Amino acid sequence: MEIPKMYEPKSAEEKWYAYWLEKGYFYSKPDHREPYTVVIPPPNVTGVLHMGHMLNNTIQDVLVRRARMLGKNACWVPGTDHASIATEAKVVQKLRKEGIKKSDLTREEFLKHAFEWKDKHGGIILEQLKKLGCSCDWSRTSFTMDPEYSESVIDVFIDLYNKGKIYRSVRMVNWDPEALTAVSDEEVIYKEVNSKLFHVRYKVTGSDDQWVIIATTRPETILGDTAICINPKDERYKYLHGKKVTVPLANREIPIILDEYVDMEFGTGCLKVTPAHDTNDYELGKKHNLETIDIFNDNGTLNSHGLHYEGTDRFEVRKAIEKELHDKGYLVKTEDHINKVGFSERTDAVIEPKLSLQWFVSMKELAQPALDNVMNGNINFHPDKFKNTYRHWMENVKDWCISRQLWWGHRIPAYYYGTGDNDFVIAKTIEEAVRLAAEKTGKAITASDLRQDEDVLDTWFSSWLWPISVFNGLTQPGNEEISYYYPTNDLVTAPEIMFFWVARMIIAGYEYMGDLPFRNVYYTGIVRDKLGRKMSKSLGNSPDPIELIEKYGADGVRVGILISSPAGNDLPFDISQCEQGRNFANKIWNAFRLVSGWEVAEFEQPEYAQKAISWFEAKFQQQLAEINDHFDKFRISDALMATYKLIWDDFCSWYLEAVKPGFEQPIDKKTLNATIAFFEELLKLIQPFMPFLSQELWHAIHPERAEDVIIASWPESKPFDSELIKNFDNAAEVITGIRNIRKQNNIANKVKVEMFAKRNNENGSADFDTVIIKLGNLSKLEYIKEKAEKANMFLINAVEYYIPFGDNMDVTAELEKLRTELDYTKGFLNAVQKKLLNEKFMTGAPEQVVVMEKKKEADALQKIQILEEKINSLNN
RNA sequence: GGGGAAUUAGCUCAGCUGGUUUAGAGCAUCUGCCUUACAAGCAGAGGGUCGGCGGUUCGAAUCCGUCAUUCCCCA
Repeated sequence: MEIPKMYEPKSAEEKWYAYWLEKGYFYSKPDHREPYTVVIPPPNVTGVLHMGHMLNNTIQDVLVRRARMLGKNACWVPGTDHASIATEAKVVQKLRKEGIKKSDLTREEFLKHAFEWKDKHGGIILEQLKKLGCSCDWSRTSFTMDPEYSESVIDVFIDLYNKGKIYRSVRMVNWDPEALTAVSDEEVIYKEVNSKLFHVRYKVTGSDDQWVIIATTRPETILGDTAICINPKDERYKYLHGKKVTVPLANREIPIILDEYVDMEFGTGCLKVTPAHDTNDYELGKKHNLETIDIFNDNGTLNSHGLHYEGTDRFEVRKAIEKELHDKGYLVKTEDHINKVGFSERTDAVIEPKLSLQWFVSMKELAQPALDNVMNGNINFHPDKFKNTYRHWMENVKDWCISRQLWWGHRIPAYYYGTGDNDFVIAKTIEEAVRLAAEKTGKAITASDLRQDEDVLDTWFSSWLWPISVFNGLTQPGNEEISYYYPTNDLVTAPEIMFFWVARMIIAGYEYMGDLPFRNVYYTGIVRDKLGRKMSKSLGNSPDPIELIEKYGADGVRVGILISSPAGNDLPFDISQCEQGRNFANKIWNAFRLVSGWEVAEFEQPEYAQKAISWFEAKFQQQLAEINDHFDKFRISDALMATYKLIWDDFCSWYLEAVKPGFEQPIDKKTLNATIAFFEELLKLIQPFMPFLSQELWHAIHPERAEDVIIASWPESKPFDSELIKNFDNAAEVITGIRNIRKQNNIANKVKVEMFAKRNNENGSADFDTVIIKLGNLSKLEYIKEKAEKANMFLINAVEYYIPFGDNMDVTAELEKLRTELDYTKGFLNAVQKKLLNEKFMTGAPEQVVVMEKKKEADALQKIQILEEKINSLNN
């Protein structure tokens, strides 16, 4: 059968993925083997695959596939999270297109729509992961709003409340006026924007014409001002101490307070204080017992405190109030100013700091074990440097606002029976709430007297339970699965969610399992484009992963994305890397074409083949040790590169060329078998990176074989002869020397040449001479005692190699080459001798180092002598 | 403003606790080859005063200081 010249990934991918599923290779259940567990960082249920997911999931698949071959019970749990804000926004948008307003729906009706949307459009991303070849156990696909998962979220809320770790409080939160919800600090993106600094004057009470000028970027908040603050050290304003001023337009009198918080350099050095609308001002307000005037409605329009601006949007008001202040003589000047403004990650609305009653988790105590166990190395971060960032955050951890003013999510199990701040009970069911409320109040209470909290929990309040709840570890404590799979092994994720998610999973792990959730956290970098910009949908600079797969094959893309992706460093992605991956796949494919085309005949194994086999055995072992070491240290791209070079350079360029029979010549059986065995071992090594190609070739080698490469045993490490490798390297240098001389003198590769060698010490090994003869295409290799005349020379490890030249040798070029080498060697000798003449070196350096330097000197001297002799002979 | 990390070939990175060469790899570049597995290939070559300056040391890409630049996190 004719094998095509190019590897065609598409058909292989469809065929083999379906085959793996059918064989149940990804399926895991607890057994006697050691478990290897990975939980996927659940992508947003609304999400589609982007380059970041590609990187992240390729790494996970590589780890999982290798673990499977190492004989572990590999379990990779896939799933999605419900992404409150993003999903609700999507559903609201979809309904709006259909002419339905959210406000016209009941909560139940809305959720029905949302679940319909989720069933129809959610989880596209999981299907896309299959195209990439991900070996997830799909029977375990989890969703953070699955019934049992949801139960565990509510249980945890109740438990933490009962432990006093959850409280309700008025706090300054990041308010998204578009989504009408609080968002977490982590969901606010600060961007630099061009704005204006407005200088506004406030009249000092009791003066005729004395004014205080403040500078603000938000003049509309003047209506909420409750103080002016100056630095007590500020000499310019000493005369204001104890005075009051009148707020323009509002005509309210407010005090001038003193606080060192004020930066004397910024603006005018006078700060207007609006405790309801600025986090820092809020703190000042608390400290100085200021009044708090909230001037905004939830949707960002002004309320009755906004006077005649009531009902107008905050940005409209900013324009209008500028004019009014100007017209009434309060606006002194405006200047251009660049400041950072927070935007909602989800809706891109400008975040409004807002005081509101929210639910919080008190973090300090919960965080302690999570901090300790990362710092002491029970949980390892790769790369290690992220421990610093982690510690900094955990030591300054703030309480976690977990309520969101949305419907899509886990509804807070708080039931209110009155209007007071404390008139509620926390219960899993309405029945229990009735009972608890009756107990608490001492009154008869029925279900209709109770009103459940309208808000849902932050999505991260469910995903922090992910490594536990995907195994129902909270609802069925101690069940077989959680006991077997937990703690999980490795988590692969992006550093940007270290606090959102990783830290909180660790907290939940210690709080609820009394143990770490995973042993290793591998942080991937950000995928960037050529210009260094983060790849994102909004910039449109990201290639479509599925198109990439179609173009280069899943294996090609996997290799392309991993080949230059060191842990924790950003990945500057370029299509050319996928090309490299595709080319690599093709290289392996063609190596197979070569081997599969060999005819076997009965004859004695040639010596060169036997030597090459013994070398490659050693080389394979040497590289296997290195590859294993890279994997153990989570240096995935190094492991790939080492595998790549082993296959391309060592196996294809050296080994196959060495054993390859002449054109249309047969091969002996021993060599063929050894070669196929090597090929299979290499397919095993590449399987985690290129699962489709390796399966295809593995199958092609032995179509009838029952065991597939995906579950084959990872190659066994054995001791190897490093002397053999050294001698081969030496032979390879000789071959390169021959090729160089051919090239310099335009001697075609197919023309046989003869070569003479003169040894000058005992170093040379003749182990691979037969390989040299074959790959150098020599008619003979003869050892001689004297220098050869009329010959090109090269020098390797003090062995002189001579290839006699015909009449047309370029003596000048040969001399040039020899002189360059001589100069280099002399320079080198000089550096070595400088050390040896340094008395302090001779006395200070360890003996081993001195011995080594002396050997370098001797070698260099000998080399110089040989080169000089040769130059002289050519000159004559 | 506070904290952290980084700076090695055109690009992306190795280089572990200072001493095997006058610093390596992949890609890219250049040269020569359609050599009978592969031009998505083969065989070669060039390219870096290891960000600057100072210090410690017999010896520094490697340790210390300082400056510069970049990035990240927090405010």
